[in-house]
Amino acid sequence: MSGDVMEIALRRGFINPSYEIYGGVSGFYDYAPLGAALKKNLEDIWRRYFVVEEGFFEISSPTISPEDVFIASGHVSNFVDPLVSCEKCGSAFRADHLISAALDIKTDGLSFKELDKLIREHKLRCPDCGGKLSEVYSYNLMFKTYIGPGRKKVGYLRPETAQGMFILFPRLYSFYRKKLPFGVAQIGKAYRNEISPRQGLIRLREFTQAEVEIFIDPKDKTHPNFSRYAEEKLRLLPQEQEDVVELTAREAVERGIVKHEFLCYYLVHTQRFLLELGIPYEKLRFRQHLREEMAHYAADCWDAEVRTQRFGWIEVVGIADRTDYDLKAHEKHSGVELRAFRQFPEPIKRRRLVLEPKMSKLGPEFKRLAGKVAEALKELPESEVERFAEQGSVEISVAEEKVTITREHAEVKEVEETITGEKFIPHVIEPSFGIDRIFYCVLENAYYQREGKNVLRLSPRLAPVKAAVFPLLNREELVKVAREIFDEVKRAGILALYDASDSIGRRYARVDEIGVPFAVTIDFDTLEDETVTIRERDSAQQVRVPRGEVAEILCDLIEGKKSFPELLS
RNA sequence: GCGGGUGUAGUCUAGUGGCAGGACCCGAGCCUCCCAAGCUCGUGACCCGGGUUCGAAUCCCGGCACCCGCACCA
Repeated sequence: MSGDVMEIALRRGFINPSYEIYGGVSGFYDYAPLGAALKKNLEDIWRRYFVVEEGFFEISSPTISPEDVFIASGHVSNFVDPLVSCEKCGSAFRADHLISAALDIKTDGLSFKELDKLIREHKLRCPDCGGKLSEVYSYNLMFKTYIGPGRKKVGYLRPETAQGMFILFPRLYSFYRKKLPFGVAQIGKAYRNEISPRQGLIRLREFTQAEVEIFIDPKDKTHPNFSRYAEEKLRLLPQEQEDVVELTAREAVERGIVKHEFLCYYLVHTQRFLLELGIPYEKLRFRQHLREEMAHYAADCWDAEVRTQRFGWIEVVGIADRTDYDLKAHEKHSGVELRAFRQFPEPIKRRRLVLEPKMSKLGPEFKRLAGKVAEALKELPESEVERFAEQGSVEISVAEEKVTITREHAEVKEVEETITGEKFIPHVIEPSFGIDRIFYCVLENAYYQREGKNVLRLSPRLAPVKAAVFPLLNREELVKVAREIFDEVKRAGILALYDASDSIGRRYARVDEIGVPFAVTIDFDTLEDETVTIRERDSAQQVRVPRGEVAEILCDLIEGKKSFPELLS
């Protein structure tokens, strides 16, 4: 029963619907005490994989951006749905889809007014019931706000953390000492004003993303550490295919199923991360996006999907080759160069013809345009320069005006230049994680029942509470020692709970239900020989250890330096 | 956003117009020498707002939330 794990999550303080005392708002959840701790641990494990191990750094950018950012990224225009609803039956439709289906025309790029006009002109009716259709209205999934007083400066809550990293490219490029590839990571909140969020943590209006943007040279999509993962198996569901195929990373790339090593490296890396969280290999697959479902920026995209009992296959990670889409868009919109430099193995020497503008002529004749004319002349392709050399004139357009340039204005010169390299816009590989969804999958997979009792089989690293300290009985002499040990454990940095109420069995059951991996029990032997027992959650087995070493042993167990079976022998 | 269903303690639930009950959980105490034992006592709820009625958890209307289906999820 998968419902049970959500019941525990609610009852034991992992998550709860937000704003309950005011009736609740769908699409928002609080991480309650244990949930917040678990989420933090999950994020820390993510950091191990995608920041520390990869040699990347993490940044944190604002959640509110001026609209320029999302005009450039395409979210202002592409993140909008033109909707119409039927005034009779109430069904809502995408206006553009409805028109293109009914009239068999393309609706790409039409404005809302144009869509509206088409509906009126052709007297389109509701395809369901034939009722009258409302006006076309827009629905943008971004939350809009205003920056500062007044309504002049429009801002949006970011719908993804990615843009914050793209727009930092020049700074990051120099931070990484102008060498590609490099990656930058961010864990943070993102916001989408979903029309109707459902399914609890699976579709939230405010959610946590963990994203990495790796900037690479598009001419080299090999990965330096690919060989390390080449023989790892992946369950792949390629485009237009019904069934999962199991291939090694090497086979997937060699057969061209996954486009290149870089993408494939991150499929494997992502898989290793999800396995560490306790998600079983058989419940994992990578599904390639279909051409038509690919986001407006992506060249290739694979989703890591996890099979859940409650929701079926759900997407938890998207691993996309975003190409140069974003940097290109921001370069165009901002006017700031967002490029890297690629040095040639050997400098190229060559002679070539260039036009040298004569400013003394250009200035008086073209006045304000003169500067732009000169710039255009310098950038004229060599073939054009050659024609100019032959014909003595060329027509160029500057600031939407056509001007004719003759020998008076510019002189053809032959120069020898040494080209040491070239500039280019990097491509971006982006693994993007839905932390809330992964959180759900972790809980669902950790949950099982043992003799009718609930247990969360969370790894020590994930578990929100690492240890519990119990006196066997609620007796003064045991309580005193137990309290001392509890303090020692906490001072060692271990998040622990103390409990002396009810029977020892009940206390074990209580902590099993919230996934506490280890319980230290102080009994009457402790008073004799200064030893205590450590009980491991999953096996329910116990080992006796000197009380002075408890904190240290727990640390080793939690960090995985020692395993419990080792301790037993 | 549309249609259908549901909303009673922390959780699960009984209650179909007449004093809102139970189980588990939780708290205090007793008991208890290792896996949800027992006993005593205790805290705690009708989603919100309006209407009908002498009287509403119950009937009606509106809102909110959740579940299912449709649409949406670049």
